[in-house]
Amino acid sequence: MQRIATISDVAHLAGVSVATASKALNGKDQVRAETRQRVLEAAEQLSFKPNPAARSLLGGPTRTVGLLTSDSVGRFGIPVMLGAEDAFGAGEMAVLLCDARGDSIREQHYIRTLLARRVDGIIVVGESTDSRPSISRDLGVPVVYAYGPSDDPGDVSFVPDDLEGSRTAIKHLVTLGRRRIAHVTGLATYQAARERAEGAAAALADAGLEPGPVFWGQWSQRWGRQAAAMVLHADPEIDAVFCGSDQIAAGFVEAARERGRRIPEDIAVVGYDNWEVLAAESRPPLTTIDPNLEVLGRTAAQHLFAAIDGRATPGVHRMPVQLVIRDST
Amino acid sequence: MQRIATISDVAHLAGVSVATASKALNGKDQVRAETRQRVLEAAEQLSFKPNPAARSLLGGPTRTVGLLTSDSVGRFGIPVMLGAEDAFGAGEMAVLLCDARGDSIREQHYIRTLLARRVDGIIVVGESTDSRPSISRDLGVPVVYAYGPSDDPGDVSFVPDDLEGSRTAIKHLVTLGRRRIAHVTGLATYQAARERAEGAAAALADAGLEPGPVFWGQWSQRWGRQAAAMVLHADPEIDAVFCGSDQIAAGFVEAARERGRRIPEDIAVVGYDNWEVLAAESRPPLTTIDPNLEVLGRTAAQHLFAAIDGRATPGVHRMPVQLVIRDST
DNA sequence: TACATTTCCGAAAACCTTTTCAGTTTTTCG
DNA sequence: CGAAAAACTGAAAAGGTTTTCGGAAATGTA
Repeated sequence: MQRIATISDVAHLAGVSVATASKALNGKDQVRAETRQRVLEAAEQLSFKPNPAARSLLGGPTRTVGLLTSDSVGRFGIPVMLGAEDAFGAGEMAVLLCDARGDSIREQHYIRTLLARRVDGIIVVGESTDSRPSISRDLGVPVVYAYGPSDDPGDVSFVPDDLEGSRTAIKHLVTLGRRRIAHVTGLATYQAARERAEGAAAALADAGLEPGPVFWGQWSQRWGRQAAAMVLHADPEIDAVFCGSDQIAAGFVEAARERGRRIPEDIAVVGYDNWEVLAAESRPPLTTIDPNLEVLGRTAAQHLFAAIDGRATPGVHRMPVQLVIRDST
Repeated sequence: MQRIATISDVAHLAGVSVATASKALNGKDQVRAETRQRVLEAAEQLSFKPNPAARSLLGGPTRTVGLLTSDSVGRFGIPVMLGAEDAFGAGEMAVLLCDARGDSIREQHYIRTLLARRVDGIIVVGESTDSRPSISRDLGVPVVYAYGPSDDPGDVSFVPDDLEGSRTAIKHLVTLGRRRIAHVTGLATYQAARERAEGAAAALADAGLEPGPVFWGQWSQRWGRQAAAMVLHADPEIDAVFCGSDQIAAGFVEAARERGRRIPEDIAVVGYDNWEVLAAESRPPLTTIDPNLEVLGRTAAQHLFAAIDGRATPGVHRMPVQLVIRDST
């Protein structure tokens, strides 16, 4: 492996000065076309890449962004992260990964490290849709929040539109002719649970239907199974269930099937999250709401670009979600 | 937000020259203890952090490593990645994240980008334990492979010890008194499937038992269910099944239960991977082999450190895995 | 006191790129 | 052809840090 070429090697090979070489390579218009060509060829030949350290020393952008995640479990944060990385990586941005493990001391440490490295911006990925403390104040670089929004409405946040998602789910069930629709979901301490319940209630009202029973519990398959017993016992008229997550839905259909209910003939079931390993492998495969997390991450990254360019878009942006129809409805 | 402090600010505040300040901060022994103290206090007061760009411009290390993943699905690569990030982040290393999406063109592009940024080393995270083409040749920086080993035995690779893992699983079943043990696993094109089958066969031989039937299929719950029918039909004497993944095991126990078999009384089941959402939520919860992916990632990162220091440890290192006992055995 | 050592400090160079500004060459126009 | 304008080129500086090396101060020795 040979020494890495610098711009003066290029200039020398092309027979021009360093300054001219720089201008040629950066598309400045103070250099003759023919000279530029020579420089570009020399650069190609030496496979020259400018040293980012020297570049950023000049005070220009570092073309580096920080990706700060708090998602110890990884189910939601990671697709967002990959979507963001995708959007950045396609350009010439580099992504510095920091996993704070939900520890605010670590988070502070990472923020200082990122600032010391002069990142152009930071994207903060939450582990739930609950809002989190803002880190943007006095930071000096733009910040975008993905999945978990900032508690400061002046910040830029992107969250999946759970209200719309649950409306879509209920509408789908209503279209199929279901009239008595229960909702089984997770802990009410989660914003996601509250919003999904709220959206479901609103959609039922829109359709002129009575609000169905709502069962709050855990985000687990176990709770889905327990809830199945409760739901079937509580009201035999129920012909559809909207579940707050695919885990709950998977548990529900399993237990309901064991009790002799046919899915979807007797009871139609809609899940949430489109967690492939559960939704597609369940029996029957689950109709569910896909929160499009990669798109969300990618969008957040694009808006961070914009913010770096000074075109910030404050507020909490609700990103569209998608109904994925499988065999449970 | 105030201007970021430079070392000359620190030097000025401490009443010394820039050179002395640098030496004091970096623990060089050419500075009086009292002077050093003054400098350190000044640095603290200004919350000075050295500019990494300026530092690496000198040709020293950039304290940056690349993390190159090809794991589009994320099940295995991501814990490894987080483990690695953990080991790096605890020090003062920064991690540049690159997700090549299994595309070798993208991979090449990222490698060039990482080299241009003068990373001190690269860690390559595979998406399966199958070996992958080496990228180390003529790269100029050390590379460590995690999960998916390099095809060049001169490289440094870390993989979970599937041979030992499957031996452990079988030994566990034998200890419980099971004598007729089937193996249901994924596609034989996967190294993981082959090694797990091999380890299982060896352990059976060690225990003086006949080799049990082996069923090759997919890595899916569906295949686990199908296999249950085949296993139960093929040999009613079978009293235990070792599955090549938790997905398969989850499908197997579900289907076996439906056919009236009690787990673990009639048939004991061991899974593989300790994928919490499946293994812990299955009925009954699955005994399984945990490949300790975060530890693997952390270890790989530590060895990358060593390699950067010139103390490389070539070869494919098999990392210990762990038996997690739940209710299916 | 004179000299030799040791200890400590600071000036300056080096790392690589971009940008500014002044100087030089070429072109255009009368 | 001569002069003005335009086009092009290169020297130098800046950015923050580390390192080297020479010099100054303090200490030890004769």
